This record gives sequence, C-alpha cells and structure tokens, in this order.
Amino acid sequence: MSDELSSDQNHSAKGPPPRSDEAKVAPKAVVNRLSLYLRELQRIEQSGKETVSSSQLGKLLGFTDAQVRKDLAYFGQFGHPGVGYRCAELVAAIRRILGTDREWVVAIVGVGNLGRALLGYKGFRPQGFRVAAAFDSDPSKVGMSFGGVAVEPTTALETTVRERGVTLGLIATAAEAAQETADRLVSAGVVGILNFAPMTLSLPPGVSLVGVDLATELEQLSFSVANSQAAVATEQSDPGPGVAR
Amino acid sequence: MSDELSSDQNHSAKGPPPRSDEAKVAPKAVVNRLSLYLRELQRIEQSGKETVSSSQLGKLLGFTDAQVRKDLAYFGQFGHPGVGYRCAELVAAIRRILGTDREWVVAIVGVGNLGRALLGYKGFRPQGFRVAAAFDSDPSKVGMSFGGVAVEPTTALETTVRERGVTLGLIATAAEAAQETADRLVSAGVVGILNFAPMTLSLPPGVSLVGVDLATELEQLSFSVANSQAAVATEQSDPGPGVAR
DNA sequence: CCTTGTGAACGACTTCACAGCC
DNA sequence: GGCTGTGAAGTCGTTCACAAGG
Repeated sequence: MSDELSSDQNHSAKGPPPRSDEAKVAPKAVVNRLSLYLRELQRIEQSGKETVSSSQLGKLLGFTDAQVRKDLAYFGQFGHPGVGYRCAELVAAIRRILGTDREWVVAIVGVGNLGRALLGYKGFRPQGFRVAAAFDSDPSKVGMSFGGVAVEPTTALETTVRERGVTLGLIATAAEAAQETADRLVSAGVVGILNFAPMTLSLPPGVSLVGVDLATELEQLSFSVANSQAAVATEQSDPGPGVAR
Repeated sequence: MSDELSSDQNHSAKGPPPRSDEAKVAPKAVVNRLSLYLRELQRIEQSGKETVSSSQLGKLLGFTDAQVRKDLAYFGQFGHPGVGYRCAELVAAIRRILGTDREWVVAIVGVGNLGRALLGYKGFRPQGFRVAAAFDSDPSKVGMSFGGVAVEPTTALETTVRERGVTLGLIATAAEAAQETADRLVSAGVVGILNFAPMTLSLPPGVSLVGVDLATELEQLSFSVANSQAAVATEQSDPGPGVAR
C-alpha cells in the first residue's frame, strides 16, 4: 500500500480555476516541521518572549522565513502583520492541528530495554500522551512497575486496552513479535501505532503508522557523514535545504 | 536542500543547459528508503531467496516498482533484466552506499533510561555500529556497566573519544545539556551526531546531524490519526534542515 | 518601518511508459 | 514471458517577491 490515501480528489480540467475550498491536505513534510515549531515555540514562550516573527523562528531551526509562513498558512491565519506570531496563540493552534490539545492514552508492548526507556520517558506527558499500560510476554517481568506503570501479561492486552481506552500503541518488541502485536492492538481498537521494531508492518486502512528504527537512523547519519552532506536536520522528515555555510 | 556540497556553485543563467556531470547527489528521501530496502533484503536473504524483483520489494514496503528501480539507479546498475536483483549483491551495494560496510565507532552520552536502552540495543552491531564508550555526569552512574560498556565521567569525554577513535556521537542527555555535549563531541573529533534530546542543535559545517524526538514522533502519529491519513509507511525519520553556522 | 499571506516561478521528487535484455 | 533502466511527463513542495496590514 501506498502511504497516502486517495483522499482528496483533484480534477480540475482546465478552464475555470478549480475552486476547491478547504480540503487541501497538508504535506507530510509540513506536519513534521509543525512539531519542530511547537517545540521551539514552547521554549521561546518559557523564556518570556510574547511574539516571534517567521524569520526568527526560521533561523532557530534552519528554515527560511517564507517556509515558516507557508507552513503555518496551510492551516489558517495565525500571524499578525507587523507583529509576528503570538507564541501562546500559535502554540495552542499547533497543538490543535496536531491533535495534541487533548490527551491520548497510549500502551507500550515489549518491556525490554527500549520499552522501559519509553515507560520512564518524561517528555510524553506534557505533550498530551499518557502511558496507561505496558505489556510483556515474559512472566518474570509481569508485575514489575516502571515509570508508575505496572507490566501486564500480553494475554491481557485486548481487555486492558479496551478498558482503559487506549488509542495509540507503541511497539517495542522483538521484530518477530511485532506484526502479531500490531494485529492484536488493532483488533483491540487502537488507531495508531508507533513501531520501534526493525520490521515492516502491514496494517488495515484507517490505522496510522509511524516507524522509528534506531539502526536505520544511524545509517542515515553514516551516509550523511560519508558524503559530507553536512546539513543539519533536526528531526525527521523533510528534505530541506539548507546547508549553511 | 542543499545537498550539494559546497564544491560547486551554481549559477547558470539561462542559455545553455547546465551540464553538471557526475555529481548528482541523491535525494534524501532516496537514502531513507535505501535503509528500508536493506532491512527488507536482509530478511529476504535470510529466508533463502536469492533474488527479488523491484515489484516484490516494493510491495513489501508499500512503494511502486518504478520507485524502487529509480532509487537504486541513482547509485548504479545493480539489477539483472529478466531476473531481478540478487539479494546478496544488492545488500553489499547498499551497505557500501550507506557507508556501513565498515565499522563505525560510536559513543553514547547520557546514561538515563534512554541511554541505557541504546547501550543494550542489539541492533547496532550487525549493521556496522559498535558502541565503544558511554558517559554520564552523574557520579553514581560512573563505573556501572551496561551492554558491556562501562560508564565514564563526562570529564573524560574528549580523551576517551580520541583514544578509541569514536566517530559518531549519540546524545541522550537532558535537553539542557545537549548543546554543550554536542560541542564537546565535535571538538573531540566526532563527525556525526544522532540527537535524542528534544532540542535543536547547531553544529559547525562538516558535522552531520540526525535528530529523533520521541514526543515529536508521537505528534506525527496523532496528526495522522486525527486526519485519518491512514498510510502505511514504515518510514522513520528523516531529515530536516538545519541551521548551521 | 516591520511583518504576514500568497500567487507565481522554480526546482525536486515520483510516476509513466517503453526500449532493451534475459 | 518477466524484468531492469531511463527519458519524458507529471506532481508535489519550496522559494521569490510583492501587495496589504499593523
């Protein structure tokens, strides 16, 4: 399957300007940068500044001012000419766009080194993600608690996920168990999966997937170094230019 | 993106087609997929298959056959018409391209939950990355050992990095310490950094950076779910631009 | 002045479609 | 028959540059 869906139609013949209101789905690269903007804005807000201009924000992240404005403009008009963007306002707007203005209940499957790190990670809560359950098939881990979450046997996955209203699943199992874990999470009602297992998953339409493979990330770095593509990429996705000089 | 290195400047006015030979640097998106192809190929090889066609490989990952062929063609001719690609051959070629046909020596700074997970991660070694050092500023952690690597005080960073020939640094510190850590790694000779701290880093030109922010990844998932952009992409991160200078 | 929002130009990436080879 | 490599066409994303607002 291809990644995008065919969601929106496009078919303007030629003559009249296609006036499609609304519905212009945002490029993935844009959404990626949105997270970066949010992170930076929260830091700026913390420092007491009330507003930022697109060029200031851009400079902090290595983007052009035009890029910043264009990105934000995909979702509405948040700026104030002559002033810039008010941090608090923009932070709220971006969180709304990303869907993190509400709380997402997440479950972690696989309590190995990585699963434990995720259970103990302090950065999720403030961004709207609450880890409410953890599962592992190893009986010796069941009953232990990490980051305030008790480990349950994998057999309890479906019932616990349903009972606690878990909507996102985080897979930190071995590659071999990843697909089955995904299937079970989906059947229990999870609508999005963040996969850390070095394995390609296939999911039914309607379920979102984001994958993070640690070895793969290092490979990207290796290539980058081997080709001296300096550049600075701070996060994921997006091709961006910018080398600096 | 400026994938170009600074080597050549561009400035063709208009007239004659710019004839840049050679030097067509691969799109970053392509390099990203290369890692995915590699992972899949290794699995296929393991299963005993000798060859794969672009359409088979594409189907496994959710890409079109043309995409797979085009991606590989950026780097040379690896296929055999009528046959497909020989797995072993292609695996070797991709590793060479990514630069993982040799061993990279890496160091991890910050031995918190995440740092320990990275130290214990079994997936690095087989892909060409050897973790040779770990540092933490907390004296109570110094001397402990994880994944066979002893934790050293951060004060030893420069000397140890140099002595062991570390070339890549992995930052798993708190956001506040990330920039200073990066600066020290760079000054000790590291040429690439994989940053897990939720913080934008700025590095001198010539040093590569890849960033992974766990909260950010979840935000992408959140957006995806909120917009039902199903998608099955097993990708992981990717680049971002960055500041430099 | 400053800064945003945006059409239009530009360039980057992807898909198509087919010639050539097994 | 099956399959790759690749120009050509098309789509998508970024940069430019400027009108309009505080």
